[in-house]
Amino acid sequence: MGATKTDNFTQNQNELATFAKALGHPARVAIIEYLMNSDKCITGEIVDIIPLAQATVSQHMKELKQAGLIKGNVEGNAVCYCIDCEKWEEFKKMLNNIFEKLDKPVCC
Amino acid sequence: MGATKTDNFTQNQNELATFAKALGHPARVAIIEYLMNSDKCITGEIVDIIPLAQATVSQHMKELKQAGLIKGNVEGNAVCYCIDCEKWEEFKKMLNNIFEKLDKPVCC
DNA sequence: TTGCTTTATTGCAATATTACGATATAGATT
DNA sequence: AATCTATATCGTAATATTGCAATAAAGCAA
Repeated sequence: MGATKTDNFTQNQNELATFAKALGHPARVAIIEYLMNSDKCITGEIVDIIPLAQATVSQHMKELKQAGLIKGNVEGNAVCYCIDCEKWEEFKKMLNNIFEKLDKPVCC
Repeated sequence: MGATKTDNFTQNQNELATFAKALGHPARVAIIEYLMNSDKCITGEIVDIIPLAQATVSQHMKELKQAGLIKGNVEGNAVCYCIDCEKWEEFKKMLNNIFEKLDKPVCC
């Protein structure tokens, strides 16, 4: 097939998978790291930072935006991209629910 | 193309992306949740839990194993799968490095 | 208006992923 | 040995992802 059977899973599982999938590419990790480290919103600098063609970077931005991990405000000529902190808090919470279990003594 | 250009990114970025990608499917999220919640290693129960064909589940297990998130020990007839805690700690650390930045005041 | 800059979109090719039935393999059971 | 049980693998089909060049769109500057 090729299409994920999302119907069979909980909304939570699907949402966590969506976040994780969006982060599942080194270019997108790099973009997120860059956005997290900058204290201002960033536009075309990302194209200079990521060693991929502009069209490819734009596509990665789109995927991050669709997953909800970043926001993009049009600002005159350019677009101001930034972290969507609320979504990241949600992501963090979901992952912490999983990480919690690691503290249990039984870990084979 | 279709193949990710891993050469262009740091080892850290690639590793985080690999972990995230492995978690980027609801079935694999469900498998991890199940393994995290059980106090014993699990074998074929996963096939009963996940609403997908046995072959498909086996494939997902393989991907989780390849990413390093789970371990599988052959135990007689069956295979005992379990969380690879060390890898998960590594995953957790990498994500916390990113989550840390969320506390900064500037978040547009 | 004409061109420049920035970003998005389109079209395309290569490769990867998802899913399943059928089959293989390997240990357990009778 | 014959059979059952549990997993893995193979083959195949459908769809998704990655990447780029070329082009479009939208605002800015001259």
